[in-house]
Amino acid sequence: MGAVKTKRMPRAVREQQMLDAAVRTFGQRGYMAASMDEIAELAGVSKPLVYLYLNSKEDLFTACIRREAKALTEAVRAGARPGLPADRQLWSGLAAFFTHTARHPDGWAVLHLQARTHGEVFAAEVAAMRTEIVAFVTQLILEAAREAHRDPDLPAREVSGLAEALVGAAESLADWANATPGVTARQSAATLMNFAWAGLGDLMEGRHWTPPDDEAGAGEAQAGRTSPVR
Amino acid sequence: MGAVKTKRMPRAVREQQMLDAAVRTFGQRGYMAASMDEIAELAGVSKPLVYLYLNSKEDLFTACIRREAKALTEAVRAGARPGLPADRQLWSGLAAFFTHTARHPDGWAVLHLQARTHGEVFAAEVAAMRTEIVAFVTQLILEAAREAHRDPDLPAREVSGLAEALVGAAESLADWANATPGVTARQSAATLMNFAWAGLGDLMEGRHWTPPDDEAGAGEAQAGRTSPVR
Amino acid sequence: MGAVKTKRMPRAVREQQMLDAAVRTFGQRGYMAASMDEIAELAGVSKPLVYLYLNSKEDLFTACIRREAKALTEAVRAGARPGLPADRQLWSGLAAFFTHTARHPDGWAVLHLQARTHGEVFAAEVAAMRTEIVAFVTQLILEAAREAHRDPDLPAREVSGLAEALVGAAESLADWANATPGVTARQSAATLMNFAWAGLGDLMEGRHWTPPDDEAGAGEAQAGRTSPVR
Amino acid sequence: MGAVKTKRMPRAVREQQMLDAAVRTFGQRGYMAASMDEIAELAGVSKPLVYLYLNSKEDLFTACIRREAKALTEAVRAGARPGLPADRQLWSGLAAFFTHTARHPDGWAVLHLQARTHGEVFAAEVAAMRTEIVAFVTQLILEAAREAHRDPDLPAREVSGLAEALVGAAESLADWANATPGVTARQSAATLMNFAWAGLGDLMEGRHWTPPDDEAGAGEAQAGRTSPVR
DNA sequence: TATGAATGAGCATTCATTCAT
DNA sequence: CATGAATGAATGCTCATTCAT
Repeated sequence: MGAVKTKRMPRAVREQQMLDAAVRTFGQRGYMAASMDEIAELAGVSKPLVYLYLNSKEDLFTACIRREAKALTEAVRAGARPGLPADRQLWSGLAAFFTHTARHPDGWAVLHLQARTHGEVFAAEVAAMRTEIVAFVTQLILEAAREAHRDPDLPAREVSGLAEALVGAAESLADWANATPGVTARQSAATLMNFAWAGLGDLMEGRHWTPPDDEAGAGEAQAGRTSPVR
Repeated sequence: MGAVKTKRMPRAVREQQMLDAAVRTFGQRGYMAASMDEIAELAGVSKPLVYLYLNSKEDLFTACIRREAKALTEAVRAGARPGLPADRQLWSGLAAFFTHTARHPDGWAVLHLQARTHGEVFAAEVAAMRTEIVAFVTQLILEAAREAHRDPDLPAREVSGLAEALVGAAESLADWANATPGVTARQSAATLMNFAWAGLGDLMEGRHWTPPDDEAGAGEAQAGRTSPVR
Repeated sequence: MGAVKTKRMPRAVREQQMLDAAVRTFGQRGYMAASMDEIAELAGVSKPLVYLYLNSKEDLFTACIRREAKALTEAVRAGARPGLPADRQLWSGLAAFFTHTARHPDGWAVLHLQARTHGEVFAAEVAAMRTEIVAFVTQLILEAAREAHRDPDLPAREVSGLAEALVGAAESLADWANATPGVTARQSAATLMNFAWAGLGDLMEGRHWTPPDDEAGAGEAQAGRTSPVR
Repeated sequence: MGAVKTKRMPRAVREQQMLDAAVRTFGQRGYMAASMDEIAELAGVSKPLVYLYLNSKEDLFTACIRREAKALTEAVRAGARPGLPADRQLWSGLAAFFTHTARHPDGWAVLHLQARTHGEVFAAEVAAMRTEIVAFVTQLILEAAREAHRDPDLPAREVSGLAEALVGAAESLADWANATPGVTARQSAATLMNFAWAGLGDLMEGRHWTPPDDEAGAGEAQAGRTSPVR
């Protein structure tokens, strides 16, 4: 039993308890496998009350996504203290991100795993949050370049791609960190900063890498497939 | 209707048809939302036959995961031709990866989205594949460093972290590419190689980035949460 | 919102508001589909108050039936002014009936459709009213016959049957008039009086119709029925 | 338990059993109060089978309406043997009608009570049947007039009205007969024929009845109503 | 007098799974 | 080899009804 079964509390409080229970259940069981019964019981209330306050499973899930998305973005923004140099902001923002995802694994699962696998509506909700974060990171990168007296007008497209890759890597790392015991948020952040700053290039001689233009490349080994792939 | 309803075919063939139908259905609907009815119909067989050959929904899903995992790893290994220099191998391996995920979006969805969201058993199955790929990439990175005459005995832990980050970024990019029309596998591979080789470091002056040892860090703004996070 | 939400009104008034809302809701949605929530909202009060005043959904429905039955019988009795000759009384009674059912379609629906379809208890309530009206009509018929100097001691059973048929026809016509826009109460009453006075007999030569005593008659074509009918 | 629980029967048979059970349950409990559970049990099958064959409660109800409507119209048409004089046809048609409604009270309840009280869709289904019957009766009346050498081109509108009234009266009488034990179908038919042929006019002197043009008429005694009637 | 908070019980519907043929 | 027939067990959702204030 999750919350102590206290009777008669104001609606706002009960609603948060329900969202807590829902995030946890959705995060662990998945959207479909989570039953409203289980959520209600975990919240310490009866099912009709859940419906009275949150309307439907879909609405409940959406409410979870919104709450968790807001919490995550706020955590990241709060982590990246505006006063610092941009690279430090990036670092602390990432640290805050990993800290948050580690502290709220279910919330993170809801956002990163569940919301993306159960319908466009939910996916869109998360996509909005992601876009916001990518924009934020892009800005930080540009600022950092400026502070480093590097050419500020380098292709914006390029920078966006890097930001996209960085965020993607961060998300993957968050999953991996949550699945691997003993990895701290600072470690994750450091790994990612290292990768982003120096990358593999540092291990090699050349600074740049350019794709060869050869290629026929993608011969496919069709393991046992009998019908056209799609 | 997926496959043409032909009677009396050898078991192996029928089984592949079922797996085709299953991968497609699981990939598009999700594990739970996919019904055995739909899969059977898409495969052009009766439901009992699906059970006769594949036992249960769980087993069917596992079979899907295994087949798709095998196909993906083989595609990557086949892409990275052993004769080439390691960095070229990495490049072509990545290209093969993106090609494969683009050609088999449902298979990729099964592996990357569905299998990880519906129980430890399935997740473990995919984790095994991932571990294998990470190991492969790690090896390639080490080799590349050696070929570049760089210190080969740099901390193995570090290299693993980089490989992990690289693979994570690749996965994210594959999702993103599948969701964004007009992005080719080569483009994805190039973006990632660029990121990995030059990264942001190129935009800044300093080659390395080292975490500050300060702290204060991770203060959490607990937005409305009422119960302990877990 | 039906009634304006005014606070603190005497019980009797509140009760009537509730009954108004209930009749309307029951009439439109049907007994079962009508929810106490909807009724309470339409009445502009909270649900517990409805229960405080009317006890239960059943009691509320019964109260509706009683009020509407009383209103209808009173309307009919008031319509048939006692001073007039009996046929004129019959006519004006019918006119009053059709006027009332047209002005209170929900009340009529409650009485004629809903009350009869949801349990013996409610049906009995309406049956009582019907009996009263049939008796009233029987009396009028007898009186009319007397006034016409016709044999007053014709079989009472017979007259009852005619009254029954007359009332039944009136009920059907009320339904039909409510469902057909543009039909006035006077028209309905005229149609019925014509039917009752002249009927089809007028179209034929013979005044009387007597059933043949032959017959094996009712052979049943049991279309697809498999079990005994009851 | 309704049908003997025999396993494994062909679909068509099972479907009829289900319809039998459904008509009975709908007729007795009403559309909304009837539960699919009860119907399934009465049919001697499990609920999923009912859904497999009949799709939904709505579809099941519609199927009931259609089957019973067809059975009723066929019974009436079969009762009115085409060879006889029209008045005899009318008589025997009515007798068949009352016989059928008496033998299938639940089917009649479904058609006359339930279908008309639960949504336009169902009501429309029944309205179609009614229209057909009214047309049939209209035709019989015209034919009877012709056979009686009476003016055949009397206002068609008038005749339609009479047919409408006749059918309405028949419906009411069927209800009444079903609710009153000991009333035979022949009695009901005779009562109605008498009413239709001779009517009240026979009890009075005048053959015709014409409405007075007076008025004052529709004064309403508003018993306790507080809000505008609609 | 009046209500916000809360629930037990039930209902339509679906699904993975299994026989009997 | 292959399937039509059938079901146990949930699941999302609603509703009449009641406390505690």
